[in-house]
Amino acid sequence: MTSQVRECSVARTLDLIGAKWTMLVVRELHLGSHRFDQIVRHTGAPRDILTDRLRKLEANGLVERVQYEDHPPRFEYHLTDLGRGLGPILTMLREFGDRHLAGEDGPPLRVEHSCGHDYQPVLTCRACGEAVRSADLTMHLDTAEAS
Amino acid sequence: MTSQVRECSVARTLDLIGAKWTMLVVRELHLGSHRFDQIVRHTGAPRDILTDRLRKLEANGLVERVQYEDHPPRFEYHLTDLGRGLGPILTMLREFGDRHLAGEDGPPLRVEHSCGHDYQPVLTCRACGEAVRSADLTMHLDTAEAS
DNA sequence: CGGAGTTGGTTGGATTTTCCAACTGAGGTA
DNA sequence: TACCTCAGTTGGAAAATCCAACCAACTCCG
Repeated sequence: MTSQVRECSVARTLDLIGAKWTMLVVRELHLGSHRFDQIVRHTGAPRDILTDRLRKLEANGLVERVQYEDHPPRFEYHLTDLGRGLGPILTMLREFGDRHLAGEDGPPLRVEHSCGHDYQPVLTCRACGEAVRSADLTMHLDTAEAS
Repeated sequence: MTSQVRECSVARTLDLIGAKWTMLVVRELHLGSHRFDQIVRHTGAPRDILTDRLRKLEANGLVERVQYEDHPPRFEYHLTDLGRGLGPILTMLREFGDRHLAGEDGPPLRVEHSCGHDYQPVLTCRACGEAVRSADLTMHLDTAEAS
């Protein structure tokens, strides 16, 4: 009996971004903070941990380390195309927080869509185009439900 | 100068679900595993850690502990309405994994929409209804960009 | 009746990770 | 010369995690 543990896409994604601080780093890169000290200040992450997270993000192809100065050599961090693909995850994290955990003075992070309005994300089904309510979804599992 | 750390909705959400194992537990509850031992088997989480995560999810109102047997007293865990609100986050974690980190034999986790097709999520803008590309988004920050 | 199995944990101790403050090095600025 | 910036690195304490074993209360089987 092979271990029963589900090796699904959720788990694989969390292997990349599930560690503490990682998603806050991704948020900062998304927001335009590309320098080590900026990220430290905006996230509060310990410097050594940040080094570790950036190295791992780079090793996994989500982030690029880019030299922006020669003397002394200095580097910035930028999301790759793959890393930008994390945007929707960030979006839904933000959406949940905005809806349920609003701070006193509203969300400090506003996002505007090119249509001119505040961006409030809605999940729709690619096939039918309808907005998706979780009640409309059915899960199909390979592994046996029981045991 | 107050700490510069961004206390945004992303950070607040991660405070609830950012710890290791937590999202896998939420995945299991979503998939219909409600019992302690099932969750252990399907996630691989250490039992003591799982106890901790379930207690915290309960304390934060995302999960309910429900007695399903009197003698001996036995309990199951169910998502609350608030906890079901994490569905879209799970969805986007899965989507990223499906797209970029596919396992050998395809995603073991299929989701079907009530329209009859496999559910492939698309983010749209509530205001204009269009599918959102990340290039169409503009971030507005309260905290100063510099420093 | 005795023994094994199920369920939902708890416990102790080793290991790993995190945290924090201080330090470094290469250069710029006053 | 003295101080500042930036991107880290280092050492050591503190916290979290992991693991295997244990436990309690019950059921089932023979």
